[in-house]
Amino acid sequence: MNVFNYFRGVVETALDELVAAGRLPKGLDTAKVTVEPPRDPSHGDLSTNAAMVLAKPAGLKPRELAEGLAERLRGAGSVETVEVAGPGFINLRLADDFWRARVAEILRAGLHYGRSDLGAGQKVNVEYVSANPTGPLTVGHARGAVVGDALAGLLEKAGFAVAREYYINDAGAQVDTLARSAYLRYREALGEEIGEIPPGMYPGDYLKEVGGALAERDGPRWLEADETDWLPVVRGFAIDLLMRQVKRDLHALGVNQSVFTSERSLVEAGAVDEVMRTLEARDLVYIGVLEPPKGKKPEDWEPRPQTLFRATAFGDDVDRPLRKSDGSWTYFANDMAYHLDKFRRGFHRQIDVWGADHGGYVKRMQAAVRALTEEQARLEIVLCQLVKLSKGGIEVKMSKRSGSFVTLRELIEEVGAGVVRFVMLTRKSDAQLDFDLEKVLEQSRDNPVFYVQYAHARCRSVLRHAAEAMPHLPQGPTLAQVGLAGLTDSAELALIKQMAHWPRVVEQAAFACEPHRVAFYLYDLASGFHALWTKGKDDASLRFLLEEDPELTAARLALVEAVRATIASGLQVIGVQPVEELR
RNA sequence: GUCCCCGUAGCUCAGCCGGAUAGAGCACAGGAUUCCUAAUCCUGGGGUCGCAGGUUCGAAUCCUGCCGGGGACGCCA
Repeated sequence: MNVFNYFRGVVETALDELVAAGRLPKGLDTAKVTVEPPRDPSHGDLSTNAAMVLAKPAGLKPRELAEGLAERLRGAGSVETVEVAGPGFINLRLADDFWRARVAEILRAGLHYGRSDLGAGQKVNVEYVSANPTGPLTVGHARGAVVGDALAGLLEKAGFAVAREYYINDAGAQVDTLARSAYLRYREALGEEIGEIPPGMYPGDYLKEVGGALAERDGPRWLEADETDWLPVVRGFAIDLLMRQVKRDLHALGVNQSVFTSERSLVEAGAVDEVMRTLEARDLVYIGVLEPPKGKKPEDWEPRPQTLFRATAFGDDVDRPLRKSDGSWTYFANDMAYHLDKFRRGFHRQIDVWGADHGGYVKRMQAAVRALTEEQARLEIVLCQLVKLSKGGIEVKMSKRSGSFVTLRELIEEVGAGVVRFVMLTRKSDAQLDFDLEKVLEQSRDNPVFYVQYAHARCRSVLRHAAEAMPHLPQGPTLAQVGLAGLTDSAELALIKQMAHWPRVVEQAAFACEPHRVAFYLYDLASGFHALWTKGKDDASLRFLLEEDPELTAARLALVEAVRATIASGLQVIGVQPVEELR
């Protein structure tokens, strides 16, 4: 149950009653009415702005409306007290039994706790990583991979039907360069002395494996061949091999996209031609000359007629080229085809996760989707800022040219997939993130991964001790049946209320496409649990395990298991495995 | 020149489809350990929410302008 949504319904009902009684006019728009937890807990459990929002359209004073509404709410189930405060807030305090019932509910739901039907099964496509298949994934790709995957998990939790996709950029000049670079390594593998890798080629050692594998499969047959003959073969071979490694590395991070769409096969299947026909039919393509870009001018700029998409008709700043001067399609034209393809597959809502350096392409791609789908599809874009890698406070320099970049695989081997995933979500995605290889392994409150995992491990520890010391007590799911009336301490109730926020966090984070909120919520929940734990140090009557009071102990075990389940539910959303103990 | 993102405590950052006295961690000062893991917890000081206007019953949050930092700007992907 989402407590806040539930009581919003209660407020709506009370408003309807006031309308029926002639104390409010009919047809009021209640869209802006909210029921939220007040920032200050002393104001109560729930707070609504209904009276302030509706006062003006109803022609009443806020306090006056609030009093009338409060009167109705006093009769509602589980409501203990109702107070009107400040400019017209209505603060509700709920019965302790209502909150205790949440514990049983959480235990029944287990890992599913927090699931929402906000999405109502609507199809959403989340596309992320989509790195060029020209080398291994690096730390730079890790953030997009985690943010995209966690967002997908979050939307699933919120009731959307999510598809996770990867767009393979296997067309264009970069993969030709890859082919030529791999061909050098192929000759090298067959005993040729290739010397320095020429500028403009990919220098990385990882291509030796590609060259070696090709030599093994095909032998020397391409040595004397023309480039036009060997290039497509080498290119296809290299892309296949590198994509296998990309998938392997993503798998190690717990990222497993179900659809991989090849740019090249889309183009070869004529998808771009279809885009052109669609645009031409709507008069959205023309031949024109663009203004030179202001600021930094390319040295070889010259005005030139081009095939342009009328992007300005859909909110972009300038019209965008679709064809290169050699007649081939621009990347943008191909990408339009891909997004149209997603629409054809039934995705009216699409989310792309991009690096912040692609920020300049947001408007044009959104314009393209609007144009191609006649406004039936919506494209949202989540931008991810850079990750600054350091070790013990000293920056780790990364340069692709010198080959001294840290690969995703190395990162996972060094700190573990769970740590990588959690830490990548400790900042909102459009803010720069510092990733310190030493700090993320530290066992202190300063390290959120540890802090949250420690809370989970502590819950497990209590439950293990209970099973040993008081084996006759219920364990696991049967805890949902125990009497909870013994949970009366303010810290216990506060923790339950915190857990009751989880369904709300899921909905709000999903609505905002901000998976980092899950990590922040888990940190807060862990903090609440650690606080309760230590309270039992000061006051022995608050300890979880009391051998002389099995009934109360059972209630507290239920609470501990609920905390554990909520943490596990949150970690599952962001794809992190909860730990049983810390060593 | 145009567009996008950012500017909140000494430091790192939450909070932003408007809501009551703006939060957390670190750092700093003090305190809690026969105990279910002190790997934790509690208390305290610390703020012109970049600046100036506007909308509103109410603005860190929305709008406009400016200042400062970053990024992008025809045939790279």
